[in-house]
Amino acid sequence: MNTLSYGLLSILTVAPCSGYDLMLKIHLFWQAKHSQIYPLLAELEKDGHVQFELVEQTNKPDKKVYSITKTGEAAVRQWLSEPTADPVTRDEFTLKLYCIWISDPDTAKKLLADRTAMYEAKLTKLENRMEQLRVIVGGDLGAITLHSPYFGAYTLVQRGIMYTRTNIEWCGWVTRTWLS
Amino acid sequence: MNTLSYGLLSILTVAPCSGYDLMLKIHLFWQAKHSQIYPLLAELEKDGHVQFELVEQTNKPDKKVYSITKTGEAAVRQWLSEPTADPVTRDEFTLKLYCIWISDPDTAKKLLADRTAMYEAKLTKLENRMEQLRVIVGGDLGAITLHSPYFGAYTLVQRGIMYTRTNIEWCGWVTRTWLS
DNA sequence: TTAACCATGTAATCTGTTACATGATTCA
DNA sequence: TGAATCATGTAACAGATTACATGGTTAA
Repeated sequence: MNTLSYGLLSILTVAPCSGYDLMLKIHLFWQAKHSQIYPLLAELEKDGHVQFELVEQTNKPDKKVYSITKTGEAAVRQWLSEPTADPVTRDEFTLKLYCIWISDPDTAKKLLADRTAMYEAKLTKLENRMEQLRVIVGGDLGAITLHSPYFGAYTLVQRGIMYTRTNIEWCGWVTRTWLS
Repeated sequence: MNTLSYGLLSILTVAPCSGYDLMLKIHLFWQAKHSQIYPLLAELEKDGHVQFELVEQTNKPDKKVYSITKTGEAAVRQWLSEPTADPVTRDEFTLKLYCIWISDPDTAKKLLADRTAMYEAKLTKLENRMEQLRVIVGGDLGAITLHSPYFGAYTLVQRGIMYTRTNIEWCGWVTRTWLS
C-alpha cells in the first residue's frame, strides 16, 4: 500500500465517495489524476479495504460508491501510529528565482506578478472552502472538536490560508524591495 | 529538457559544481537523488548546455566540475520567460490529519509533536544557512541586489523561514486548541 | 570500529502524467 | 455548437526512489 492508497482511505473515513468524488476531494491535499486513482481503488477493493455499491443515475453516468470497511479502518489506524514522511515540494518558481539574477528586471517582475496572482486566486478558493465548511457544520467552526469528521478539513484549510497569506506577504516584500 | 535539468543549470549560473555539490545544493529547493542527477548531467553535457573539467584530488575521490556554457545560459534565459508550473506538494501529514478524528488523542498528540519538532529542526537549518549567506556576502544582507548571484538564495531562505514559522504557529494553534 | 562523508555511476522498481477511449447532459 | 461536468477505465511514457556497486578518508 502506498501513500495515495492511505489518502483515499483517509477521505473515505468521512463519507462514502465515488472515484470521481475522491479525485476532486484529494486534490486539495495531494495531486493525483483519475488514471492513478481508479486502479488503486480496484486494488483496495480486492484487498478488502473498501467495498462499493453500484449506484444507477438518470441524467448522469452510473457510478461506484466506495466505502471503507472494518479492515480498511484498522489499516488506517495502524498507519496513523507509524512515522510520517517529510513533505516533498517541487516548485519550478524556486528554481527560477535562484537564477533570476542573470535576467532582466522585466522578467523578474513578471515572474513575481504571476506568482502573486496565483496565490491570490488560491486564497480566494481557500476562503470559499472555509465558508462552505462553516455552512456544513451549522454555522460555528469554533464548535468543531478533535472527533468531528471535519476536524481535518477545517484545520488544513486554515493552514492553507495562513501559508498562502505568508507567501503573498513574501511576494510583496520582494516586489517592494527590488522590483518597484 | 525537464524541470530538474533547468534546476541544475540554474544552480550552475552561480558557480561551477560537481554532481555531488549539485545534489547537496538543490536539496533545499527540489528533492532529487544522485541517481537522477548524474544521468541528467551527462545529457546536458552531450547537448552542450554544460561542460566539465576533471579535477583530481588527494584524500578524496576525483570529481567532474561542471560549468554552464553560453548555450546553457541562453536556454535558462528562455526558460525564465516561459510560464511557470504551479507548485506540487505531497505531504503524508495532511492525509493523516484528514482522518485523525477516528483515532485517539494520544496518536493525534504524537502526530503534531513530531511535526512541530520537524519544523523546528528545519528552522534551525534555515537560520544557519542565512548566517552562512551573511558571511559569504560580507556581512550585510541588505546590500544584496537583484543582480547579485545570491539574490535567489537569500530571498528563498527568507521565504523558507517565514513559511516554517507559519507552520510552527499553526502546529501551536492546533495543539493549544485541541490537544492540551 | 563503525558511521558519515566524498564521489560517481547503473539497474530495477515504483509513482505519476499524458494520451487514448467512450458517452450522456447541461449551460453559454 | 462547443465546452464543461459527470463517470470509468487502460496504455504508454516520464519522473523519481531504492537498491546495487565501488572505495578511500576522517572523526567519534
